[in-house]
Order: sequence, then C-alpha cells, then structure tokens
Amino acid sequence: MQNSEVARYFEDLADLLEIDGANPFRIRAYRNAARTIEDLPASVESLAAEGREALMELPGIGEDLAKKIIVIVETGRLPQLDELQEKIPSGVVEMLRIPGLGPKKAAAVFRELNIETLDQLRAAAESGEVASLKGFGNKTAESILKGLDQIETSGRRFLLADAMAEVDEITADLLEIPAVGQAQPAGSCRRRKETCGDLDVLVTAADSSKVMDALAGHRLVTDVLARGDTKQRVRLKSGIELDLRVVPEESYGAALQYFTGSKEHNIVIRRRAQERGLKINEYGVFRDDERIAGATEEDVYAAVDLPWITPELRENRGEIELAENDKLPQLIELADIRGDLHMHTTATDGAASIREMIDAAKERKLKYIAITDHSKRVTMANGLDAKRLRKHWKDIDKVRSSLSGIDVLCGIECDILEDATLDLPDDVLQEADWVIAVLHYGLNQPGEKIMQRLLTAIRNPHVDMIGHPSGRLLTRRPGAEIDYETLFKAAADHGVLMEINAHPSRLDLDDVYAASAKRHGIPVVINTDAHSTSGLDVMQYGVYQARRAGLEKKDVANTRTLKQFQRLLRSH
DNA sequence: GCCGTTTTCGGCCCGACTGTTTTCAGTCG
Repeated sequence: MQNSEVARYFEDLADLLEIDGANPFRIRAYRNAARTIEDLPASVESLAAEGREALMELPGIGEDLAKKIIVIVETGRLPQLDELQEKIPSGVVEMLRIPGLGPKKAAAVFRELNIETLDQLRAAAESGEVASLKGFGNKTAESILKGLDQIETSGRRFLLADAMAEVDEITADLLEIPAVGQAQPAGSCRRRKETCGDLDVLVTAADSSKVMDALAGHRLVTDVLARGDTKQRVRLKSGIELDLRVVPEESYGAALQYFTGSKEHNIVIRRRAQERGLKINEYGVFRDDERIAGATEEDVYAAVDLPWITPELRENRGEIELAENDKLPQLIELADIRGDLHMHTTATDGAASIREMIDAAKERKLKYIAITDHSKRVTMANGLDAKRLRKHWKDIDKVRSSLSGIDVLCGIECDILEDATLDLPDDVLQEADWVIAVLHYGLNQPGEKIMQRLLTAIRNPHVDMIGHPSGRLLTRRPGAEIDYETLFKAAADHGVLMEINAHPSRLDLDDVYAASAKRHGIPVVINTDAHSTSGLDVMQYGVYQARRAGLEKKDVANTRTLKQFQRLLRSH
C-alpha cells in the first residue's frame, strides 16, 4: 500500500471528525499524522510490518495511531472511518471544497435541512432554505451557489512555472506604483513547491488602497473576492487566486516569514518563540508589547536563535534542527550546472535539429550535453530502432566533430517495456555514450511488475541512469507505484544514477525521494528533457526541486566537469 | 490524539476578513 493511500485514511477521518464536531486538536493530530506519512521516504507498510514501536518513532505517531496504521495496512479498512462514513454522507464532505463553507456550516445544512448532496445543496440555496438557517443569510447562500459553480473548474493546483510567471508579473507591476516600497511573492511559490494552490504577494505601502485598486484593475485579474485594510484576495483569469498583504516597513520581514510558510514550519518557529517568552505574528517578534524584531527575516530567525533558513527548506522536515546545529546545507544553484544529459531533436519528437540544440546549449553556457532521443516503442514520437539510432549517432558525431567549446554525448532514452525488457538490444546500448532507461507505458501495472521492470533496467550494465522514475505528470496523472527503498538500494549497488527531470510537469524525482536518493549515496542528475531550444530553460525548476531536497553541488553529478562525471559513472 | 530540561495533565500558532451579528462564530491562510 502506498504511503499516500495510508495518509488518505487519516485525511478523510479528519474531515469527517471536523463535521462531527470533534476536538480540534485531535483532528490536527490526524492531519499531522497524514502529512508525516505522506512525506515519509520509506514505505509505511514495511515499517508497519516491523511493528508498533517502529511506527511510534515517527513524530506525531503515538500508540493509538500506530495501531490504526497497522489495521489499515493489514485489512485495508479503518473501523472508525467506516463508522463515520456511515453517519455522514460523502456529499457533506464534498461541501468542504466550497470556499467559505467549512465543517460547521456543512454540518448545519446536513443536520437542519437533511441535505446530503451538492445538488440538494444547490436547490436549497436557490429556494432560500439555506439563507433562513441560523448563522446563514442571503450572502452565504449566494456565496455557496458561486462556490458550487467554481469547484467544478477550480480547486485544482497549478504548476510552479505557471504560478511563478503570473505572480512575478503582478509583483513587478505593483513595484511600479509610487506608493509601494518593497514587494515580493511569498507562499508556496517562494518555497518553490512543485505545484501551488494559490499565490501570495507581500508589499509595503504608505497607502494600501492605491495598491489594492491597482491589483483589482490588473490585466490578469478577473474578480475581487475580498478586500480589507491590509488584505485583498482576487481571482486571476487562469483561475488561480492571489492574496495581497500590505504591511508597514518595520513588519516586512516578519510578514514575509509568516506568509512564506509553510504552516508546519511556522508552527515550530512560533513554539520556539513561546519557549523564549516571545510572541511572533506577521507584525513582528514581541516581548510583551515591545517589538524586538520584524524588519527583516534574518532578525526574526535570530530572535529564536536560528540562522536564516532558505525558503525551499521551510517544510519542517528537519531544517530547523539543522539550523539549530549550524548544519544547514550549502544548496546547489543554477550556476553550478555544467551539463544537460536529456534532450530531444527532430530525429524523434523534438522541434530543433542536432545543430540547433547544441548551439542553444552553448548559448546557455553548458559545457556538455547528451542527445537522447526516444527508442522505437514511443511510436507517437517516431522513436528510433537500432538502425535509425546508429544513423542518428553518426549525424551527431559529424556535427560535434566540427564544433568546439562543448562536448556532446551520443545517448538514448530507452523505454523499459511492459514485459520488463529494454526496447533496444544490448549490442546497440553498448555503443552509446549515455543510456537513460525510462518507463513511458504501462504505468498502471501493479507495484511488483513496475519494480521488476525498473530492477531489470538497473541490472543492465549499459544503463547509466533512470529518467523521470515515476512517470508522473503533475496535476494530470500520478506516477507508477514504486518501492523507492528497493529502487535506491539496487541503483546504489549497480552504480546507476537517478534523474530529477526539470520539466515543470514532471519534477520527478520529487523533493522527498531526491533527498532519499542522496541518503543512499546515489548521485542525482538534473536534466531538462528539452524538446526544443527554449526547453533548455527549465533547468531552473529542477534546481529548485533539488534545493527543496537539500541537495548540495556535490550531490548533483552534472555540476562536475565531463571528465569528472565520466569517472564517477565508471567508479560508481 | 500527541507530547514532556519546568509537565503523565493540560496544553496544543495567530490574526484578518466576512457575514451575521449587537460582541461573535466561522473560515481561511
């Protein structure tokens, strides 16, 4: 059973308990547990097999939750969840997705009006029944109707690359306003999380109404959802929502820290403040009523005896302990990248020729690249069979011999077929400078079969790297069911590298598993998987993901010179 | 439900905005 499945039980239980009016701290305990399990690099199922004590080592998992996890893993059910689902119809849980309608109101329409589905809710909102409930009114009914329309289209998450493009444009435009001092994006976007649910922008301004007017009239904005003295919420044309916060200069650092999150990181930071007799809010760090810090983030962290922590690490996954012991990693930067070892040309589904890709790589100051077109199984992309591949390599060789300033490897992105064989014979793979093995098809196969395929590839002596290991496409489809512990152990044994695919829809390995690969001593390679010259520009997103995983320059193989890289390949 | 260099009980981060309210509950981030 996948960790995310186990986590789902506790998320669902927490939702139901909220509607049921349970103790909020108990609900939080379930949500914390869900998150811990979700973020766990190891398989919670195998941990459960070791017994209760092993599970209780995990933060936020006590005796009761450990028992529940074992029950879930062994039976596929959770009795408490079954009972509550019996009591509360699934339609009532769905109501929580309506903005402005939380567990209390969902419970009210269910209990008072016997409403069990979203359709019934719509009818009751239209008839005025909802508005007549105590604590409800016409505005609430209207907002429910609007929310019902909205959840059909939104509620989704957005790719980091798309979110950043929008929030950066808006931030730059706000900075043009004379009344604005500082401005920058915060939230998950600033933490470079692979997807963002909404956008946050923080500004300092003498007159907040001028800033809010400007935002309301911005070309990307369609609706103003809420507006107060310091906070405004708008919806963009793309459907994503954006929060604007206006704060005074002396609070800018505290607000930036606060609105960058993550929530989990901030809870721990605030607890540290409490332990020191301090209080942190978005206006500053206070001892009693006296502000002792707040203008910069550095000051806020210093107030709780910590060095500044880079936003990418702020997930409460151990960064605070590292900061405390002065062990924060020196994270990799884009400028550290020397090579790009995954890209396509017109030989298969790329838009640019060999020569164009090489020139574009040189423009981007890359010292070496690998051309890695598809193998024949990818018919849609005009994948290469042995004969065409050998001809392609000859073409590459011709171009590279006439060029200086960049090294070019003759590579291949070879499919791992559904029957766990490779799409090209060994004698062909042997001739390659660089072999990436990947899953493209049959991603829904059972975990065992998937692992058999990956392990076959890893054991093949010609395979150098597993590309986009899970095959996921963010916001569109989940990845294959992979046992990462087994995968990484095998890769470490056979000297096979792991990719962080930098394409904004992939970012695969993800942050949690990239960190795990590092712990297994496996060098990670960050590649663009470019299908055009501009596709080479997504390297930045792969670097963000690597930073979120805590990777340093030395952990990423393509920060080395080509000679060092090839030595690593042979020795590893 | 978890957790403990003040605690095995009694805490658990903190504030803005909205709508329905005459002082606050619910929701959200």
